[in-house]
Amino acid sequence: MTRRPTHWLLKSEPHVFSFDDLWRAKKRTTPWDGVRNYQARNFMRDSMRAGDPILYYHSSCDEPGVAGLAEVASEPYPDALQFDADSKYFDPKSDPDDPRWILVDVRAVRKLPRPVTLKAIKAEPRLAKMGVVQKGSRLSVQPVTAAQFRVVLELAGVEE
DNA sequence: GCCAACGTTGGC
DNA sequence: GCCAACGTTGGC
Repeated sequence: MTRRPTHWLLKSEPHVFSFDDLWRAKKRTTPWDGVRNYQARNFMRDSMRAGDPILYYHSSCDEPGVAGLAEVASEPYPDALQFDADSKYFDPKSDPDDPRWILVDVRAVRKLPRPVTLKAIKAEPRLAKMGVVQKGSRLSVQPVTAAQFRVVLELAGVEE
């Protein structure tokens, strides 16, 4: 029996939208819009459910790594930007009756006592199979196992 | 800024 | 359906 993944890692470029930006957002929540990759969309549409825990990962910055904890804050629903002609994420080929791009809301849950850098992840044998350390992995929405999630919390100094 | 790895597009 | 060209990602 295949069970759906329940733990996640989301990438964001901090100079575009950092964990602190999410923390300061209204209700600490934002729609995870602008994802235009089918694999990432499929995870949001088919597997993510409200309450799933998320590692919020900063990429393309001085110190890449997990910057905070978040959670899925809605069920999946269509990304409004795909129908906004003024948005860079406008998709003229998306049919309003059958939207192509589906997202979930994301809510910041807690800051970490210390961030878990990519360097630290690479140095931790128990995280050798995490997506972010696989060569060429560019997926911005990806599952992590519950065990990997726990190890990251441990490295972050989170007491359970 | 470089560049390898990857995804998407479009001609055929 | 193939695959070259192109655009993007993301660590370094």
